[in-house]
Amino acid sequence: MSVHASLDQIPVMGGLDDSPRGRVLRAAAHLFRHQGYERTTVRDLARLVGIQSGSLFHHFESKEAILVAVMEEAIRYNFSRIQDALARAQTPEQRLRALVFGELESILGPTGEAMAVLVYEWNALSPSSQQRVLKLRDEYEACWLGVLEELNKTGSIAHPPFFWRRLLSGAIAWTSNWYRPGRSLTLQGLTDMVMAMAVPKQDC
Amino acid sequence: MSVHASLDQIPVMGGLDDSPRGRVLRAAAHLFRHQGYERTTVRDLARLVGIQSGSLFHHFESKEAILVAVMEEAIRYNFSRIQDALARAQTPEQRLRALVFGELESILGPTGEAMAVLVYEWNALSPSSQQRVLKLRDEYEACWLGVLEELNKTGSIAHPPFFWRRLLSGAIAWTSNWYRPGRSLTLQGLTDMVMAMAVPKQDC
Amino acid sequence: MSVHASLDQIPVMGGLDDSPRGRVLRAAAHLFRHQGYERTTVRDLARLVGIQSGSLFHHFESKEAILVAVMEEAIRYNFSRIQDALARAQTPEQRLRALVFGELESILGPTGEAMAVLVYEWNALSPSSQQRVLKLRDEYEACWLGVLEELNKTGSIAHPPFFWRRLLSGAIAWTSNWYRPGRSLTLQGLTDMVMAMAVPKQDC
Amino acid sequence: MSVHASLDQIPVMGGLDDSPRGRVLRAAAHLFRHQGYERTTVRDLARLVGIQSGSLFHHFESKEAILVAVMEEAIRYNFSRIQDALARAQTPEQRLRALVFGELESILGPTGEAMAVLVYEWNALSPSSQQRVLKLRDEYEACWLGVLEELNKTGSIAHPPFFWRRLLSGAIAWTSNWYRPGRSLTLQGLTDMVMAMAVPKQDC
DNA sequence: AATGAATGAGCTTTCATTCAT
DNA sequence: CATGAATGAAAGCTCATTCAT
Repeated sequence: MSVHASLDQIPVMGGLDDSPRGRVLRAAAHLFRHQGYERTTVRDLARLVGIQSGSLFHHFESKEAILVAVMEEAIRYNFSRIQDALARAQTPEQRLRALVFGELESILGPTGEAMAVLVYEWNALSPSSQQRVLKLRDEYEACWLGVLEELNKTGSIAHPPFFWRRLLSGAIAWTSNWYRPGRSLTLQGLTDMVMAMAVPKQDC
Repeated sequence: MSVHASLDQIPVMGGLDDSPRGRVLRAAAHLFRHQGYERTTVRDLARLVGIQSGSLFHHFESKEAILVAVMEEAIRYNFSRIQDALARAQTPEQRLRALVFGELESILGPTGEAMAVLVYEWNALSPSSQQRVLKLRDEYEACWLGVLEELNKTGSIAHPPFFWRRLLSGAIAWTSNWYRPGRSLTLQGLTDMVMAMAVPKQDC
Repeated sequence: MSVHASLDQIPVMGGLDDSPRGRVLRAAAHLFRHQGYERTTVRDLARLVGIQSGSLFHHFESKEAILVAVMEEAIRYNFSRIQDALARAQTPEQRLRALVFGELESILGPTGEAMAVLVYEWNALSPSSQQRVLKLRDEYEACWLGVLEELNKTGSIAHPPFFWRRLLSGAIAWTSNWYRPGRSLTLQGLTDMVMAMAVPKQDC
Repeated sequence: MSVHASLDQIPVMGGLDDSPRGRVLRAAAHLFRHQGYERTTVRDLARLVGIQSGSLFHHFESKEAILVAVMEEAIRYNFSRIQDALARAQTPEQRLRALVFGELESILGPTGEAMAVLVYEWNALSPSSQQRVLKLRDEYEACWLGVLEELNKTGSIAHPPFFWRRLLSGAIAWTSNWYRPGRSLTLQGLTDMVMAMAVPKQDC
């Protein structure tokens, strides 16, 4: 939760190697998450990476490009992971669980900082960058909608999938603000709770 | 969703009169919400209020003091409204509905922008300001916990109230990003949906 | 030496009554001396006087006018006191002593703060204000020169009166930075020391 | 005496090379002396140096840091020069003359502006900066006291060295306000005059 | 006379970005 | 590729002065 002084203490963000580019993105996700994008200077970022601020601009066109890359990398990496899991699931409810678990993992695991940046620094993006990122996001949301519609048809979910997804989305995203792993609640337990919200069991 | 050019187009934020102070806070809630705190300059703010930037500092000590005031005003106003509603409710479930509806109103009604600022600009606050605002928030959260514990004891809620509240909190807070009034979904309808998440009906 | 919070703790500056004007000048001498003219705001000044900052401008045209008044008042008051003492002195050496003692009094007594302001804030004055104050100063300096020339002619002073005066002037002015009354050194003792510098006794 | 428009017209301050840092300090000494510290803007300073105002902050942390550096540089440079001269002097009286001449040189020579800033802008320093500079000053004053005590013991000086030094200090410091080189009075002649004050000859 | 909100120019400082080395 | 000095626009904030009350 606190801001670290060395990159080594920051979890290796999923899918990012130790290339300069990867190191910058990891540091950026961390700082943007904990200090905010505007309050993070390129000097802060360079210091954490261990280079000079001018050198950042050999790897990225601008500070905003770094923000965009953090967001895109996070979406892409998690989307592909979740698609794999989806492919392995066999029932609609298993698919929903895969989505819930996958989204929780993306938010609470190694890509958590990047995902939080995606939420909290959304309007630091220029309109055109928002467009770019939105495209990726829409693909991903379409998955959710597909699964929820299946469940809606079978009667497991009573409410309009679009709205229901958004409520769940909020519940899941917010976990980054309170959930701490290694406590009484495991990621599986948390998934159970969210599933209990998503698909109320009417077991009589 | 877009940023307005005149204060008159901004909803009168609950509890704020037309005094200079009130006008500044309304404008600030609007701009901080849509541009972010850091990207809003005191000149932007002054322009929207219709005064000179220097004049802001007759009413507030600093830009951050404005942010704090926006947050505190919103919490205080909504908390008192919700306490009134709570007092009128008679069953635990009615009390929960009062909380859910009240929180949705605070987020989607006239204080919505201020409430979003509370969420999204939290770490623009200095540590000491966070402390101050946290105190107010804690009082409010205690209400929720009390009601959820009642429902937990009667068996209406199966999961630990503390975690359950946080999931609901996220689901509700997120509505500011997608719910638009006057569409197919009314505030009451939305409340029904959140209640369906919060207290799964096991009617068989 | 420290900056006071109430006018009552500041010595009544010679010649200034308790009129608003007098109160302002006393407060100004104090603050300008200890904080500097530029670092003293009109609000600081008003607070110490016990009025609002806008009200200062009913008594003085501008902040600089207050500075000028502090200086002029100090010169005028001390000049007339010193002229009286000069008139009572009968030998050239007595006259010199009157000048030395009078100047030390002006710097170390109730008008000390104002006199220090005269020295240290000289180039806070606009050129035209410098002219005005310089005129008063020149009259006063003419007295000194007259007396020193007398002593030069009698052989008591070997060096050119003009230069000699300037060296003495510096020695005396500087006492405001180190002399504290009520210690081992009285004002008379200090006068003796300065006289020893001014008129080296060749008693064999 | 007037404020110059180009750095080339300002005497090279002792010990300062043509590095950016040195150029800033020379310009600062000049402007702080003639306009006062508060009335000198960083833009004034940057313009005289020939850089942009933002660039100043690559070399110094703040405007005050520039003021401190001007003072420290002046003290250090002159102190070492004076210590060298002291080492070459053989009698107490020669040592005093070395001190007087050295101090006059520091005030009237290339470091004169910086030395005047040291006197006139003393309370523009924050308390902690005053502490820092005071430490250097104290070392220097200890030299003076040592020499004056020698002379006091031999009877050349009748008055307490501590007080005597302060009177001399004022007389010497003040020369910056009236002495102009190249006139009828040389620096050696001025030194003679100050020595005549400091050690009255009782030649009978 | 006194008030105190408002002004608006100007202050120091910050910072993403550039570019000669 | 990396550096780090330099840029210059823009930020938050200050403050002497004005003026309707």
